[in-house]
Amino acid sequence: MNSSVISNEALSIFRRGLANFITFDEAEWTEFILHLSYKVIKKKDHFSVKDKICNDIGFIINGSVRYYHVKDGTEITGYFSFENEFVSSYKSYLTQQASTGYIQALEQTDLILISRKSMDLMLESRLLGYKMERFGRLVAEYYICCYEDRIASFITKTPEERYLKMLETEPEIMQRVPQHYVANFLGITPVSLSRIRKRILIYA
Amino acid sequence: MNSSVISNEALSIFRRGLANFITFDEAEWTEFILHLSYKVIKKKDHFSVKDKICNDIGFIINGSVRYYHVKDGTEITGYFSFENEFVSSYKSYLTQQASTGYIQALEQTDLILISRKSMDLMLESRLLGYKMERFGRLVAEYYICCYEDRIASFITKTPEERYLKMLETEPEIMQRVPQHYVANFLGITPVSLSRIRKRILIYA
DNA sequence: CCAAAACGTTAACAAAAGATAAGAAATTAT
DNA sequence: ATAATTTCTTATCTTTTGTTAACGTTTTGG
Repeated sequence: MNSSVISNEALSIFRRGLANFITFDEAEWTEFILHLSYKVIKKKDHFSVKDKICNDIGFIINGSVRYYHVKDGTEITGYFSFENEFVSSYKSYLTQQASTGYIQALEQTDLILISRKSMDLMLESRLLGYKMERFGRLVAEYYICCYEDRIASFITKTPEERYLKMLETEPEIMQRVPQHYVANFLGITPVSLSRIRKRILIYA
Repeated sequence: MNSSVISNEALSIFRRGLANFITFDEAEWTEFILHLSYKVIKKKDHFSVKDKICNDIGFIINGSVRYYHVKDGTEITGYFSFENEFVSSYKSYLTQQASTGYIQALEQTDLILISRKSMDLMLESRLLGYKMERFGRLVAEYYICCYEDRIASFITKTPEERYLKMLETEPEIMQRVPQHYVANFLGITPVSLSRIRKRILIYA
C-alpha cells in the first residue's frame, strides 16, 4: 500500500477522528496504517459513481462531498459530508453491489481511504481483527443513530420545520453548500426552500 | 436469567433467524441462550416508551409492532416490525438515552429479548465476545442498508411513488397494518393516502 | 478579463397535500 | 348482539409545494 505518502499531519487528524470509536496502541497503529491510502479528489470529480461498486470508505481530512441521485435526468442531492467525517456509498461498500447514486467533491477534497479489501484483511488479522470488528460495529451504530433521526424528521416534521432544525443543529451546511442542494436534502425543491426562507424572514 | 422458559420451538426460530448474521457452535449456543429472556406483549401494550431508556433488543417470534412518535397530541407511525425481525428503540438502546418515541404491539407479540446488560456481558465474554462484536456489526450494517434505502425514497420519490414501491417490495404491510399507519409511514396523512389509492385505482 | 455557467429569487399557474368534518363500514369490546 | 370505537372514504376549503420561466447576481473557467 502507499501509506508512505500519507503525511503525519493527516494521519494524526485521522487518529484523533477515529478516537471517537476506537483507540490503537502503537503496534496496532503501525499495522493499521499499512492498510490506508491517500487520495485527493478535485472539485466536481467523483468519489463513487452509479452502477459501480464503491470499494472504499473515506475519511475526509479536508474538503467536502455531496451524495446525489439522478432522477429523470436531474440530480437530487441527499446528503453531505465534511472534514472529520466518513464518506462512502455505504450500502454498496457493504453489500458489494452497484451503487445507486453518486458521491462528488464539492471542493478539492483530501481523503484517507480504507479499501474493502484492506478492511477484510484487517478483520481476519490476528492483531487487528477483534478491534476492527468493534470499530465496524461502532461506526455502523453511530450512523444508525444519525439515520434514525433523519427518518424521524421526514415522518414528523414539515419541510419548514426540517429547515429550522437544520439551521439549529448543523448551520454550517448553509454556509458551505449551494442552497438548491440543501433544498433536496430537506426533501423539497429549490424554489420551495426559497419561499420558506422568505416566509421565515418576515417573522424574524 | 429465565432462558428455561423459552420453548425449543422459539429458540429454533431464533437460531434460524440469527443465521442470516452469524452461526453458533453448540458450546457457544449453550452460553448464548443463557442471556436470553422471553416476553409476551399484549395487543396495544408497549415494548418501549418515550422518555425511558429502551434496554432490550427483541426478536419477534410471533406478532408485530409499530413505532410511533407523538406530535401535537397525535400519534405518527414511522415503522413496523414483523416475525423474524428485530425490534428496538435502537438509538436509545445504543446510546442509553431516553427514547423519543414509542413501540407498541399491533397484536399479541411474542419476543426473545437480549438486554443491553446481557449484550455487554457477552461482548466481554471470552467465548462469545468476538462473535458478538461481529454479530452487532452485521446487524447494524444490515439496518444501515435499510435506512439508506428509506432515506433515498424520501429524497427522490413522491408519496405516490413511495406507496407503489411499498406495494411492490413489502405488500404484506398493507395486509397487516391499518391504512392510516401506513400513510404516516409514507410521510403523508391518511386522507392523502386514500386519495392516492383512488387515483391509482382509476388507472388500474 | 470576459463569456459562460451556476445560483437565488420571484411570479403565475397547476397539482398535490393538509385540515376539518361528516358519514359509512368494519372491527372490537362488553 | 349491540354499542362503542376504529377505520376508511369523501367533500370542501386552505395551504403548501411543484413546475416552468424569467431575471438579476454571483461564481467559474478559459
